[in-house]
Amino acid sequence: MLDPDYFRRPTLQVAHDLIGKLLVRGEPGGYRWGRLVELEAYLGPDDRASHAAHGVTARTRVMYGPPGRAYVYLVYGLHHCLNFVTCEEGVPHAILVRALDPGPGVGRCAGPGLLCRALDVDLTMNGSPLTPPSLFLVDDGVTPDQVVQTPRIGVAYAGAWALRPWRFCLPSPHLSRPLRIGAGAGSG
DNA sequence: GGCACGATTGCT
DNA sequence: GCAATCGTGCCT
Repeated sequence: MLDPDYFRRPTLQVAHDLIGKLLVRGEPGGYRWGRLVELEAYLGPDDRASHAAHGVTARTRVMYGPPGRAYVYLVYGLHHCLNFVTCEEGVPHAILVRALDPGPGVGRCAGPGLLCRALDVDLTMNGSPLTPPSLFLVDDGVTPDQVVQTPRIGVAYAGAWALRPWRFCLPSPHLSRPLRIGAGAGSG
């Protein structure tokens, strides 16, 4: 399992390193999981695409807390989105989980809303530590061939910040949006 | 108290 | 292309 201190590092480094790790959801019925193939880093408060761009509010309070916790919010009144809080306490950084390669019996996870539906993640998990048994991360030793970075999805309102290549992907048929040839730079 | 809009998704 | 649907942030 990835220790909470794993998240207490520079956010872009954490996002890169998390690609390929397993996200595990534990419930009374058993465990379900998927492999992280698409993540986005949000580096508030300077990052205009971040919810923390307007400082501490009731919603963003979790991002200002200790790293290694879940930040869950509702978008469009319909869908939940799951984030991991990163960096030092007091720095409102977070990593949005956008897609998983689904494990056994797990439904479609190509998109932040679908993923939360597939793993039964909702607002009740906001602020929860990323530790067993409910929600945690595991390194199964499988190293990604490459990590591709592209601009983030759905943040055009953020102006120049929308152009930052802070979406991290492992090439997969389960991405929320396909990678375009020539987009981003491979590494790792 | 009221209003505009959103880190999305699925149907036309 | 667009409706669904409601919490949040910001204004009065």
